Amino acid sequence: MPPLPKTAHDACPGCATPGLAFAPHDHARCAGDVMALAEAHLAAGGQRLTPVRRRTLEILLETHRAMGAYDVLERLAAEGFGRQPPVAYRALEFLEEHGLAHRIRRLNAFAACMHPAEDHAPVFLICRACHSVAEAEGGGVGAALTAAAGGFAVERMTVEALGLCPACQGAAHG
Amino acid sequence: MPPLPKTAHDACPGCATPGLAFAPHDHARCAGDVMALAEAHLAAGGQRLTPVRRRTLEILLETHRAMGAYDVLERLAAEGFGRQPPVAYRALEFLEEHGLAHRIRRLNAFAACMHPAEDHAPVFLICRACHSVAEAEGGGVGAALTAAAGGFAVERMTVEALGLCPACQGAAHG
DNA sequence: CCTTGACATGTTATAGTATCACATCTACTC
DNA sequence: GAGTAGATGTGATACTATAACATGTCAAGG
Repeated sequence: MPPLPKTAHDACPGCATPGLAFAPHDHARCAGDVMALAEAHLAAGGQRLTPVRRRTLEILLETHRAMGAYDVLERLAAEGFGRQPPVAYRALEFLEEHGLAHRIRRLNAFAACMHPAEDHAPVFLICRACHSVAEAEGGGVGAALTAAAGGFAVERMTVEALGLCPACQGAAHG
Repeated sequence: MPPLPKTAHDACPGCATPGLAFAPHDHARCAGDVMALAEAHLAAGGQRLTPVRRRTLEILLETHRAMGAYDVLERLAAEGFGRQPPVAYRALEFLEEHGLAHRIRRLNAFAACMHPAEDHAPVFLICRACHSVAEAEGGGVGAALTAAAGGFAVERMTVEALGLCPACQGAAHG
């Protein structure tokens, strides 16, 4: 795994929409926006963004890499929350159920949702070089999948692509 | 998990192509066909279908459910092969590398490939009721994914749908 | 023949991921 | 203030996967 980028800005190639994915931008701002959306979304549904849950989401939002549950747990424990696996798994599961985080199955890891409350069908783009994970809109993919499925009734889909993000394609040239 | 179907025929709703997926058919025959294809494919590539590998593929072919590595291992061990995890993982990895099996990430499990040697982009349809896993052609899905990915260079894709197969949709009515 | 090297198989040990079962706490309701 | 639902915490354990190394097999080249 390559060394972590030194600034939040460098660490954040993919907050934006598919077309703008991986473009540099102000990550603190994009994370803040997501937190605000998340809060509003939960309040509207009568759900509670408790301290562990909030902190878990904040931790996920710090990077565009996916984090393992145990990495999250380590952070939570260091900040005075419980230090047993269910603490992290429950928070992550809650966030996922409410569309605030996604599970990246290929990595056995979790990433914050960059478009909370949008009821989307996300696809994930995992860069095998810098390990960042971007979220793209998967409406078209979902349609193609439904078509390919024939009589099978699709309820949920997992779509993950492994490859190279634009920045790392460039780096590979040199 | 529902009880296992009583016959190979019942256990095999999805050997065929997407349109015919989940249609009843002679499973022993379809499994035999796949074995023959697999053997030819490996021979052509100068690879060896050793006893463990062959037996592993046969075990996967017995059912259209995905099997965990440890389930496979248990079977192998009972038949005189090694009883340590790497035995199963190595055979499964070999089969996957050569397109004879697929890893179903949502289930942390493996399924035999029903179209070996075809160089396809499969998508998987996982029935949440009967737990059978069918393989559909994902060419259209791949195209949609590439389009959604923008400048990201897709090298491999994982596409898995969770839902209800035709048979279980019918069963749910009653 | 027999050595060499590549590959396959086997082992022990351990790492990494996830859930169960149960106790406690908090906050709200009646 | 008793009852209740949900959230958090714990210890224990289950499940999934890989590392590291020893042995076995077999074909090619000397």
